[in-house]
Amino acid sequence: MEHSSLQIDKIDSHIISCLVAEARSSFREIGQQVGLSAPAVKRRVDRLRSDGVITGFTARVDPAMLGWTAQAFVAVTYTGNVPPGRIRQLLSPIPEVIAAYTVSGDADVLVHLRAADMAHFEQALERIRSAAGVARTESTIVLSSVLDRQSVGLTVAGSEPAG
Amino acid sequence: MEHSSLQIDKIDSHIISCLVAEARSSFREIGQQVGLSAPAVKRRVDRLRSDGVITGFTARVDPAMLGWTAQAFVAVTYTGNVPPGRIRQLLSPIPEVIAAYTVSGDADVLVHLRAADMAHFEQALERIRSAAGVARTESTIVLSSVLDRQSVGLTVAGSEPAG
DNA sequence: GCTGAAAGCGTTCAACC
DNA sequence: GGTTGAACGCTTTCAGC
Repeated sequence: MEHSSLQIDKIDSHIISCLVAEARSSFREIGQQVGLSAPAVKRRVDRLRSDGVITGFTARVDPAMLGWTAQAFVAVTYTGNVPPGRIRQLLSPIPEVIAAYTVSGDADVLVHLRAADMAHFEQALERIRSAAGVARTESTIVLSSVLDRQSVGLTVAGSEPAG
Repeated sequence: MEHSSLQIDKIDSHIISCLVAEARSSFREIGQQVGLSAPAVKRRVDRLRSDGVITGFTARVDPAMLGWTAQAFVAVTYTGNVPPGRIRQLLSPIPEVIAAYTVSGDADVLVHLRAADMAHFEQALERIRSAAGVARTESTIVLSSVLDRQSVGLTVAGSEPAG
């Protein structure tokens, strides 16, 4: 895991902020904000993409607007050792799984689920529980989302985040 | 919470998928995929934005590449009743807080944190704990991210998600 | 609500500093 | 690394259906 050995300067960081805030901005528009010409911005963005710093551009969608009103975190405990690759294989086909993390503590994996409603959630939970090797699950139902900025706010560590 | 009383047809859904997958696509390009002209796509995207279905466009960034290698979920329990608005007020100024949810169960709030390293995480945790009314916190350290597709995969509930 | 055309921009690349 | 300039394609608006 030897990441971040790349050199990302202040201008790169500023460009990333612009794109995180508004991914469809033109290069010219970003250039005006960071003090560069459009081709210079494009060249930097191309480099940031090929280096894997920027992994893509996506539309933010309100899940509730699409009918996905339920949300939960499920701590899954497996019997014996289950490698991360196997966990991905088990959870990846389940569309209700938004994210999953291996974690410290009693459980092995923390799964972030989204569903249309509680009935749909129960169905997705059963699908997780039915996999071979699942010892137990503990669900924490989300009542409301208080804050959600995902990667927004991240800058190059050491420059500002400690604020 | 009376959402989703809007009419989102199959073409809207397809356009959303296109934009979630690749937010910088041209309207013309999307039009080719969904069988519409560029102006028709633009009109639909404008409508989806003003209806709040699409909340924005953002760049996906690899936090590890920016030096943010640590990640944790912190369950916070408050003494007495703390309304969601107050929780937002307390957590919003902390840049390490990626997301926060009010939850069922023992704790009141589940906080998703990102930090450069463990020392930085400890510092952010202390900032959360130092707020008035915090009775206790329980941290679950993320060892690795097994899956992360955020909103990717969401469609209109009832059409495909149960798959 | 869609299409088609036209004017104005944005993107992209080569050439150069 | 950066800029400029030109070709090409995209965006956006509006008339027409």
